[in-house]
Amino acid sequence: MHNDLTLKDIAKIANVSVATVSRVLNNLGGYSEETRKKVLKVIDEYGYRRNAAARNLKTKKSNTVAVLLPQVETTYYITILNGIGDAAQQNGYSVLVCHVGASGSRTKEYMNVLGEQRVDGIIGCSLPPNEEIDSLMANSYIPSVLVSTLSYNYTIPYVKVDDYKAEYEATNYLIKKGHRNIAFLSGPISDVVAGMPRLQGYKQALEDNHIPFREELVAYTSFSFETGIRAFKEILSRNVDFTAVVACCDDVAAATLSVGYKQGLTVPHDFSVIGFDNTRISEMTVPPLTTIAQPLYEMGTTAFNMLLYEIETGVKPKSQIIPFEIVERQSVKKLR
Amino acid sequence: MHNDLTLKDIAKIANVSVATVSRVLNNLGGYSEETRKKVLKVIDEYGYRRNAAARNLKTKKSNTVAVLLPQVETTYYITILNGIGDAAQQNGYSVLVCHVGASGSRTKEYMNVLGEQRVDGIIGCSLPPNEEIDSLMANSYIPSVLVSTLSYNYTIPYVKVDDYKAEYEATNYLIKKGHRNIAFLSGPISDVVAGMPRLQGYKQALEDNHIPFREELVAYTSFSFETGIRAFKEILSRNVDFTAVVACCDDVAAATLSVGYKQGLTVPHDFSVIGFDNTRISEMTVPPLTTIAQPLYEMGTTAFNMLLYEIETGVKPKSQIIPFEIVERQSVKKLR
DNA sequence: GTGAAAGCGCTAACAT
DNA sequence: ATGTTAGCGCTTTCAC
Repeated sequence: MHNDLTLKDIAKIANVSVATVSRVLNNLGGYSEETRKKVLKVIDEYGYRRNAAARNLKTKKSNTVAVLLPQVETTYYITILNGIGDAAQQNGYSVLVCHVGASGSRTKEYMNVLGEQRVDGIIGCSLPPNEEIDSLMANSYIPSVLVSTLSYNYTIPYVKVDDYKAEYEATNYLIKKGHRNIAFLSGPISDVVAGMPRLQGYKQALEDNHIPFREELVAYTSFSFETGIRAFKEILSRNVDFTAVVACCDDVAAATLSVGYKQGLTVPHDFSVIGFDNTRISEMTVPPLTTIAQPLYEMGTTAFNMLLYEIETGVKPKSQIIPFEIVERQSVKKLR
Repeated sequence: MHNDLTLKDIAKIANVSVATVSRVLNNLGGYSEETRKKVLKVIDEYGYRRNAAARNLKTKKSNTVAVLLPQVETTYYITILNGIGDAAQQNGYSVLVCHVGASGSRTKEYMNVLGEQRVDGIIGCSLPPNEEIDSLMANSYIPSVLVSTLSYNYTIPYVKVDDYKAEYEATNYLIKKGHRNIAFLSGPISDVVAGMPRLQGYKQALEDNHIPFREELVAYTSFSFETGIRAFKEILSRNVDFTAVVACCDDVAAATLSVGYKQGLTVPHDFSVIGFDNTRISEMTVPPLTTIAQPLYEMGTTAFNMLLYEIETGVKPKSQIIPFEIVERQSVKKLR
């Protein structure tokens, strides 16, 4: 058992009042150097841990933020989470993680406990665009921000990359390398944040370069390796010519490598691929993937700082579009 | 603003005492069905969220557990975290994540806040074996368990695989496939949980099969892809013959694929590899990796349940050695 | 079956 | 510079 002295105990031992002990503990001033030393000495000798519950109750602040994560296994989320965690720790906040399920189905249950805990803020991390989740967050009266996703129906501030522009640039990059028959492994079109916009970016890049869009060069995935496999096989089965593929994420790009390999197609010799996200996997494949890099860690710290801003000032932060960049590795070949 | 009525408010509106409201809220019985309905109706109509801080203060329970994670980007940790999170949610617990840094250097700071928060328990997740961290946990008087690691100097219960046996079997598997010149990409020998034991398992398997151990066939990594690259290049540079390599983790196994590729060596044609962990990467490489599967998700749920047992009964749970299995994919060739 | 009241350990307003 | 005190919102013992 921990001894668990209270403020009162310390005060008694040090022969001062609880108010004084509280003052020195919180560096509020209004005490002599002498009493400060005395109090600190007692605490040091007898041991003392402040009681967060009592403090929270009184101050109506929990110094805790929650992060809502879909239950998906990619390094994507840990990198963001690392960023959030570091920023939180620097500012004296704790972070509660809530795995709301791949489709966010457990969000409602979690929102209840977050309400009871009086978390100071909520970060929704790359959640699937979903009217219900958004409304739950928006109506919780708890400061909230979104990372790597956004809400169309509610004004929840977000940090994200411009998905449309990113995929436009990815496609354009391939075109500049001499490719014209470019396949696209898309996310779900129903996904208004990373599905549709990226498809649109791809299409627009084609159009701006006077390359006709061809339906048979696109197939759909749900951003997973498995669905990537299926989608790429589908394209291959259509027997259309292509020299490059733009994939909606790194896992899907990796999938093209796998199915390509089984069919005797090697990258970038037989076709080129560009991924999206720059997750750890993109360095680890053979060949390593050229990809659109999202600054995941910074997105995490930025999200936390935006949230902190709202918590402290009460004013909703502005959303931020954060720059992406193309990191060139070895999955794209220049065509002459 | 949320209206935030208190128990007292509800009591007043419902014309009962706070005690009664508290009773119905906690299903304690001792009230008529009629009053129960009345109270619930008021709550439903006016809205009410219980205040966790007040409750925690009174009950001296936070219904929160903390997970200590090294700051490393592998799907390994998310899978365990998913398991912990699900088990926690099912039992009405929240989970706090603490990124203690790759070497655990931030553990001390975190232990302070966890003490103040009065978390009910702590799960140390695959932390580097480290006397200081262990002593911090053991002396915190907070129920603690370890996942995928253990402590030699303190009796903290753990859930893990038998690393020695697992690597013994991995090596043996290769031998049974006809390999005799087997390289080993080890973790640090200073790592007494996943470094030394795995090396020992490898050695013993060799010995039991009358294959002499050769120093020049082993190189050291710190379980990362990057150090895996370096270590495998080192082995290659020694110009010793080998037909297979056992890697201390999947990331290191993936590294052999990458350097092999650059040197024109393909797997499993030119050499075979077996990984460790069965993380997502093992399915995504070309070829996919044969590996030792740790049941990561179950290890997470088990860890939580062990912790819950100690929280509820006050008795330290027994440590558990959880079974691993070899999952065969395509990185190992049978030699005739 | 229901209520009154005492605290849990702290902060902060007020007094001195 | 320091102390007194009234709560924060809840649970729980004890009366009735």
